[in-house]
Amino acid sequence: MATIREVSRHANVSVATVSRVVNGNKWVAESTRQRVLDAMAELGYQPNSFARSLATNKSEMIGMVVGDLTGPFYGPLMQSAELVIRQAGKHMIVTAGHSTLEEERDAVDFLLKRRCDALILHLDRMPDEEIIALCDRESTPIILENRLVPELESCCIRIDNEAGGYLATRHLIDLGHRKIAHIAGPLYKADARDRLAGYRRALEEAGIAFDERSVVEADFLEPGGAQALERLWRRKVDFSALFCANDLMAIGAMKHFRQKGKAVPEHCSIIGYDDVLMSSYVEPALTTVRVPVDEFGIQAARLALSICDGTRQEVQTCFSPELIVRQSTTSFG
Amino acid sequence: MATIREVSRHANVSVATVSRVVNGNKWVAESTRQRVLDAMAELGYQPNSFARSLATNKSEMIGMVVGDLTGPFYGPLMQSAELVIRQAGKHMIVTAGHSTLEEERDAVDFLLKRRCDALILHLDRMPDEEIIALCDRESTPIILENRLVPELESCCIRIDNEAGGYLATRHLIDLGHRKIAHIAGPLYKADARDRLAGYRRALEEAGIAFDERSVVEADFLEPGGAQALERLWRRKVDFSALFCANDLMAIGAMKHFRQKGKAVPEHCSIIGYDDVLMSSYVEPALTTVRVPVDEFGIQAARLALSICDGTRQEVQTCFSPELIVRQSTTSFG
DNA sequence: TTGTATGCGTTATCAG
DNA sequence: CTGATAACGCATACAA
Repeated sequence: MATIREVSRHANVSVATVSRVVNGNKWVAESTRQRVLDAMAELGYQPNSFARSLATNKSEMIGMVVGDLTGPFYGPLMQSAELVIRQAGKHMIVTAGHSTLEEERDAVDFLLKRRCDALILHLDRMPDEEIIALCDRESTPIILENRLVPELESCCIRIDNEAGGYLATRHLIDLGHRKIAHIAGPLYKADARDRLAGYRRALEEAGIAFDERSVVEADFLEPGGAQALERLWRRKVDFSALFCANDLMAIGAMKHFRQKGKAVPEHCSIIGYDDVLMSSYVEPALTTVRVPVDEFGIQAARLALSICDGTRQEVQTCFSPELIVRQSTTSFG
Repeated sequence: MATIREVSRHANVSVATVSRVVNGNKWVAESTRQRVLDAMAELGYQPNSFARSLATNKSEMIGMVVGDLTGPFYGPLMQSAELVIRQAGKHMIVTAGHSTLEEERDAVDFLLKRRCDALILHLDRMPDEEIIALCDRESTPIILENRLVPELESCCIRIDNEAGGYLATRHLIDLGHRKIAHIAGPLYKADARDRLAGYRRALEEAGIAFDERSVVEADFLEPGGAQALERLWRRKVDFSALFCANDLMAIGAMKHFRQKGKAVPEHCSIIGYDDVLMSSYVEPALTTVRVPVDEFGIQAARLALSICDGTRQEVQTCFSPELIVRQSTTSFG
């Protein structure tokens, strides 16, 4: 692989000049520039990004950690973020935290060591204090995705999950339901806690007593939804509507209902959360709360980019969820 | 950010010694090692990966280009590949080609410039010759994912799509169907061509004449499936079974059938390809051909890794598809 | 077992 | 406009 020095010899100029044409510096005569360009082409010269980054202390890449490299949430998130990063002439480098503290640390470490110009982090397990310490310690700009750390509010791109939980529950209440159960996500995740809080607020506001027994914690996965439903039944709680903290669990619960010969929504209304692709395919199509995932990725990337180049332009940092009414919910009675 | 020199001063040793303990070289006294470790901890030392890579000419990372950062195929592919790469102590860096020649080139370029130790490429648009030239030109080991370039066979991890097309069509024939239409994928993709070839072979083998009019090319997307079906109808081709080159189009076609008041599989049997997650959720659940995506990612990563460290261990390079029979196909008549 | 010196490929700062 | 040359942070051959 040709180096800048070989090019310089080939073109009969100094390395400095070659560097100038590579970087589009205007202080170089057109004739020399052409000569250098030719030499570069002839030798198939590719600048070494390590050397460049070592010298400039910039990597031209934005790091991103997501929970998983797959799935209906993270996929579109990465996709949309990459689009705007690429448009800015930079590149994105993703790594997965797998909802494990250790892996999350490892992922962040990797990106930091790689000297990314900025980091977009979707962290499930890392506690607030650790994140704050991280931001204090490192000079790399950090964006927090889908999470609110009060001390770092201006770096947080998130959705109002409490409002989403409220919206979902309120929809059921508006349909006349009074006995509403909730399958929560894993409560170590802020999303899950916030949605639960929204559920409680809606109930209280409607003068319905909150009952601990009507809430069961599950894992955001489909089989978990069915199991959770089973637990509700075993507890003998009586409910005509069910708010699931995400679509996967809602689908799991719905399937379980039908397996037991009970119709949805006739026997029980079900509402999910996320509006993943599948939700419009299942039968009955799932009523749910839509999260603007694409916008999420776009804004996070914009924010990161703008911090990098100094122009800390304003971006929307808190998104509102939206109710998507389909066939899995119906009025009570 | 502390450098190796600061650490060396802090620990009263030379930079060489610090380098040794960082890299786990055994030729260093336990007491010195401890002193260095302490100094590192105290200064929060993080080796600069650029400098390291510049010196070693290795990046400890494997590059991967996929079509998209999202979706039921690429998601699991990235996921499984990352797992084994990470287990090997390296890291994966992904970039998307978006089925565009320009972006594919750009993606490969980026990874090459980043001096990845090896590349795993899923290229839709780049022609064989260009790939061959690439492999000749670059010294970086390259693995071709989901594609067979005859000249580079030993670097290709792929599935036998021809066999898959045959399997699907054969299933319909075994059910008694004789009039079988096919919605193909975009024929610039080898997958699509191979599946079509399998379809033809199955027909021929069963003594059924191949009819051009029964085949329509579409785009591997859901609306495309419906449109393609519409075209078949307009052509007035008569068929009792339909083989779609992927699940998305099959689902689109199925929905369209039902919209027009025709039942699946009673009126027409439909079989897809890929076995994406959604296929088991739609109604009727889709009969399809499963591609072992996870294995795909795993083996590609293994192959890449083994080439990097010289031990070019044997890995499975050609996978066989598997028929998954569900409710969307039934016997003729 | 430890230290010295050099090279890795660029960028950037000065002089010319 | 162009050329020397000193960083950049680390690995490594060679000395000690």
